[in-house]
Amino acid sequence: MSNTVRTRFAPSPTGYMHVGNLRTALYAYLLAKKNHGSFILRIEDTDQERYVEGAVDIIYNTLRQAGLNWDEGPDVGGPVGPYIQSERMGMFKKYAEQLVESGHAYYCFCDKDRLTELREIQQASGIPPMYDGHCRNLSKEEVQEKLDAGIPYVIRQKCPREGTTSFEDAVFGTITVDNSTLDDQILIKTDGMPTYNFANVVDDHTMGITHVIRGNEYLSSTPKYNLLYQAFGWDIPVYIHCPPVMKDATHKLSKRNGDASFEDLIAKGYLTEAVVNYIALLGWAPKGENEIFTLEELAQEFDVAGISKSPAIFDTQKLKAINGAYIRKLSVEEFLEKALPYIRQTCKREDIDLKLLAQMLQPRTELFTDIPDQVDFIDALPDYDVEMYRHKKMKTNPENSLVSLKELLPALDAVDEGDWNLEKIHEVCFEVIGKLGVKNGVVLWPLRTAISGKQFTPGGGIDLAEILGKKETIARMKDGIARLEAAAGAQG
RNA sequence: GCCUCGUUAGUGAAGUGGUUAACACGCAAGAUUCUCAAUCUUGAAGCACGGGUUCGAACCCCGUACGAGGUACCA
Repeated sequence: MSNTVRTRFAPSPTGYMHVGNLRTALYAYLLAKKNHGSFILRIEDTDQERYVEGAVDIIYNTLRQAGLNWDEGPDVGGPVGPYIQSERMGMFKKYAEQLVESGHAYYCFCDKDRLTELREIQQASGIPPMYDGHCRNLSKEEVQEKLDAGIPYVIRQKCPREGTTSFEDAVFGTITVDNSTLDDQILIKTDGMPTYNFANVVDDHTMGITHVIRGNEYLSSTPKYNLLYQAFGWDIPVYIHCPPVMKDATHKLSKRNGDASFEDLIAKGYLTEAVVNYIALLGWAPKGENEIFTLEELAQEFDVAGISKSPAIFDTQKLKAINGAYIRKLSVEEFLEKALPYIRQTCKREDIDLKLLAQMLQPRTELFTDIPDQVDFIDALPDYDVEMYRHKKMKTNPENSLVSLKELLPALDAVDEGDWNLEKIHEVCFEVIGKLGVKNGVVLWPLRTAISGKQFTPGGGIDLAEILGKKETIARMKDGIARLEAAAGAQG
């Protein structure tokens, strides 16, 4: 008996991991790490009908990618294995029979038809539907008789009928229920397999789990869990029930009709660190005012006292903002490495200064998937309207833009191909600005417009000219002049 | 229906009987800049409702409304 904290994440392999699941795993991981304890992964696959091929790998991959490495689990082993519930099947029935012996459980031979009928009658008369205890007090002889006759049976928990049961939850406080509302739930199914609820209790105990972190959909069955722990004489773990993560005010997040799975978010251009950071904040608040944390920092900061009682709505805007913050923290090299595939989606040109491009892109990127649209003008000048030259704040219009471009063109054309760099272009542009005696924007806005053909660009005219190179810059300026002249001709 | 839980700005939230009710995202305005971003400054916006208890309530109690979860031989 050690006092080390042991937490577990116990998913069912029934599909993808959505962020709500991942958050539960994250909290379990953080709590263990904060206390220098162990984080255990257990696969709960007692329901063969819902088993989805490949789901276990998704669980492994997601947790690993998020950095939630488990200390014990199916693949890494550990002292209290096996860590796959279906491989532990032998033990559960024994425990259930032990409960029958001690009077905390009983054999039930009711078939499904009777139970369905019972439920219908109860519902029709407005009584809460629950098992009526038909087999609750069968004598030993009666039970043996039916057993010998080979009648299928289940084992049910015998809950007290009177009094109340209370338990403590670290998030929700003390919760008390009337025992009369507790159903005699099934522990062992007809097929001899344990139900989730029973397997969970036995597994958590035999694996030495000290803190049970799970969604609050289990809040109302917790009293029955505790009755089980008490019947066995086992220590009750600390319960930490987490509120759900919502898609909107009334709907839980679900990957069915959305995109809430971790892998989708990564595919959409989010950084894993940002996603992990964000979901930590969904339903939990750190003590101080900072909210950007690495996984290690989270493990330090984490405190169950900060877990909220009410559901949290998944907010893509905030996730994006956090993602942007993480992107800005990257070095230019790291940023470029991650951004390059996205740049290459629309910008195939090989002869550009990628580092310079990365520098311009980095503060303007919240999501990597924003990038292709931002750099698509590099390969080919988009078609655009001359009205784009009109900008109130820049004090430009098609007319004075034409003047500026005509003045700038020969000046830039005179620059040696080998001298084509930021400093030089800057120098030439400002000479022209000085010569014309106009505001900077009057020359630079037309330049930017002519060579990008876009309303918004990641960088100003000088930056873009450098990126594009002399040849392309000159060609696009000529194109711009032609467009402006054509428009002027058409008008006058 | 019954049981349990929840409700602080649009969103995430701090707050545990006396505060100008933090902070972050978003929004608006301004500064800055050759656009857009980034950055900095400022602003608008909130205790679900009704009763108590108290000198005093976002905080305690009761009720109402709304919402969620549970009520399976699913997990």
